[in-house]
Amino acid sequence: MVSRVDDMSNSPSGLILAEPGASYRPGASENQWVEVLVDCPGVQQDQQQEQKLYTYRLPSELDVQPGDILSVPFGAQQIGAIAIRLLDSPPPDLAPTKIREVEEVICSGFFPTYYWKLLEEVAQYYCTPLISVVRVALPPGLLARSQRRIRLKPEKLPNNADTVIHPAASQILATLKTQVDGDFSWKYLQRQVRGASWGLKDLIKRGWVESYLEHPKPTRPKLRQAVTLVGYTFTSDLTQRQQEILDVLRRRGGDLWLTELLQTCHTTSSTLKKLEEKGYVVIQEREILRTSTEPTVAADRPKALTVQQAEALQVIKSLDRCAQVLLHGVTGSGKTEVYLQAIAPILNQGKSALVLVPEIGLTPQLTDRFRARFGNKVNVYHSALSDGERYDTWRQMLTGEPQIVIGTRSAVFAPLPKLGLMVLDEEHDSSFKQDQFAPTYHARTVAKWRAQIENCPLILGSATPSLETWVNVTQRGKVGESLDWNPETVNQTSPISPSHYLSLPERIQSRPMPPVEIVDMRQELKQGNRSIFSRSLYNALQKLHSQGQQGILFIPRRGHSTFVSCRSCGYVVECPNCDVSLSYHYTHEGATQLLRCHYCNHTQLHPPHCPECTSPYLKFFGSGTQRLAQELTQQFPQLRIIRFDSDTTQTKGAHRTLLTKFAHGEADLLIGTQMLTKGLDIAQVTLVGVVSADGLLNLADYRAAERTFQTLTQVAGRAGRGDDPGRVIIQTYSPQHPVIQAVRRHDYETFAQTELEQRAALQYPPYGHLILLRLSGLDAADVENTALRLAEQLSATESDYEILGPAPASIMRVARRYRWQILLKFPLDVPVVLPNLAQLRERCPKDISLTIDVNPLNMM
DNA sequence: AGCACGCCGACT
DNA sequence: GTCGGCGTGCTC
Repeated sequence: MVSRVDDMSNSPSGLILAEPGASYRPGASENQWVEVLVDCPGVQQDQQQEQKLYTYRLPSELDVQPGDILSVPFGAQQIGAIAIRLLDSPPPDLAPTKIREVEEVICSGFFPTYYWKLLEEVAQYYCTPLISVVRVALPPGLLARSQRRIRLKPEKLPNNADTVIHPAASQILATLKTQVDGDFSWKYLQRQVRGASWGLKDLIKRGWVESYLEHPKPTRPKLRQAVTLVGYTFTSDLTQRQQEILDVLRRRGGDLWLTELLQTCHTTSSTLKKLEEKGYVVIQEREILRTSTEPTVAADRPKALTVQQAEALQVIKSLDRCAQVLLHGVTGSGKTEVYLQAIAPILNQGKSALVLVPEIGLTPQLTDRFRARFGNKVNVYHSALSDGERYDTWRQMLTGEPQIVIGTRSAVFAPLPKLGLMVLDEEHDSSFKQDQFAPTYHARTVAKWRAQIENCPLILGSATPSLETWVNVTQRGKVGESLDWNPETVNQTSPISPSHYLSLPERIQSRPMPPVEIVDMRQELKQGNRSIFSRSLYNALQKLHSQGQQGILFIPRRGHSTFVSCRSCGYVVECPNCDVSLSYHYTHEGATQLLRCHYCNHTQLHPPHCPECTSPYLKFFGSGTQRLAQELTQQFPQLRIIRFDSDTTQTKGAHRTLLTKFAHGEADLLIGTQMLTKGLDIAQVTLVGVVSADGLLNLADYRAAERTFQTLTQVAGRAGRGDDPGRVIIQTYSPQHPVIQAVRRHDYETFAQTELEQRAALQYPPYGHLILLRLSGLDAADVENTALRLAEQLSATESDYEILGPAPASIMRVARRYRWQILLKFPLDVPVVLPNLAQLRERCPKDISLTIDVNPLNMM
């Protein structure tokens, strides 16, 4: 621990980071003002779509550079802000009295110029305010704001308080009393109590409660006092006690935490202060890192490579500037080993590497392999970390120490100063795209820009590459170079980065790809088999246990797969807030039966009778993981089953626990949803069963075929990774479907070719760009009318795009909001420019939200 | 986001 | 007539 800290002991903050040549001392009379970008949602763009900047005065004791994160007064509150540029005179059109002072510098000295370029590019391309991009790039809690809080004043409270006041007020009092300190955020109270503002006013007037603004407390470094031995020649001015302490300190390496030293020597801090005064030790605050404690893994050495791995590695190692590499390796071909060996020399050059993985792909298996190879040079960055852990990991990156950061989508913004290599593993995975909130960025697209800006190679790895990447790397001549590259901002000095296609067509140790058996469920039914298991799968499951092997059962879960319906009248229990049926959640025998909405999390009791016809025959249907698990226990009581889905993996570390159990052979069968398709490498798995492939195929989305191929191929790839050969059984009602056939033959190229022809014919990506405008609001007619009006306006402007819609979203109502969408389709050769964005927003009423998704993956 | 200012409906 | 709702707009 101490050595880790030593790395950062150069300055009190532990960080020395600045652009070369950047001055840290502003001139005495200049730069007394600073223009900042404030973190405030209401402050959008002005007419030119530029971000509005606010001017603040700099107190003389503050040292501020562009890019610093500040805290500034804004209206009645304190909010986070980013310094954009320094001014040596205040803006003439601004009354000097209006200018207020910067309160504090939260974090200084990072954000090199190239980093800003990246953020600006993202903001521009995804039609979103720069500050929203800054927000995803920073660890949470850095841009803090003040908060209105309400505190009970118990000493002022009469005994009969409840009897004399309004119900809202007494409800507030009751809530406040539930906590010992009687202190709540105002926002929380407003959500809890109806008519809260009314009640609060009364309570304040009576003096029973007070309302105050809590100062923002941004995440900060955790500091600890350390004692370091400095004088080695002991002279006679030391008492015996002091001498003893110095001896202990020296024996322990000359550097100890203050608390530790106090404990070991049973001394006091004043004694140590004396030693400091005499010049024998130095006591200073040092940053300690709140990094999560992962189990240590046994170190390993680089593995011998197959010929193909070695060839791929050779090419990657030869790259020293911006380049795009598609590492197309079948499942089990050893892509990870190539990453590991490609990264090793990067670290030796004193540079860092960034490894991006899908959200749920961040299973412990991959990080463990990196840790085994690179030890504590590996840092993990994702949203499951606590704010403190994320902040410290982020700060750790700024030191410039050569390291590997493994992270999910947002880690593409990891502030590694000397980036030597980026890897995007499972690059086809849709969790690299953010689609709920702005910026609706795709980490792969951002990674490409970053590779260009920082002039470093980018490896895209997958067994089932996205068609975008496939076309980009293998057919560049045909479709032009503009694909996915932002033509506005592409680096002029290296306009086209070279791309390489590297293929690993075979599994390591020449293990065969598992044979894929397609079972026609129509035939099963014809022959009288009504079970969810075909005879083939049934037999395979039977054998599984008798041969002591392990298997995986996969259900492509689609939202309403376990709906509750009345067998007498057909009534289906639906969510009161959304246009979907509620799902039945089985927890354990005898538990309260609950129904839950997958979209808004509305939860209610399972009604005993049908609300329509009072029939008691209200049963649940469908084949979710729960249903499958029950079915299995009935038919195969001897099989030990682990459910691996969003229900069972919610708690921290559940992924690891369940997978470890399975890997140790404590279960025979792992059953689950999409989660099973990613980065799961368990050698003993010999059987993979897909209960039904049809839910995937029949989605009304132009990407349905691509997603089906990827999912099925990935899950099939879990079989036969060890010494025992594997087999895959896919049950479907459409066995002749070209996608199913391509999966059976492990034939990516035919699939890609067929699918690309269709995309080209319709100018869908990768042969075109899409922009999806999503509208939502509480009033059905308002949303519809706004959508119609906006579409009309869009078609009236002269432009290159085609307008599809407006149409209601496939699930029109979610969380009480009605949703409509307009899709704009751009041909490849025109720049993707959304005209009059500001006008669009203007025409959109305030109570209707408009989000713009550039190149959406999820159309629902 | 919060807060102030300002316009309409239920009261002394 | 006023008190006080919350609808619109501003915050350097």
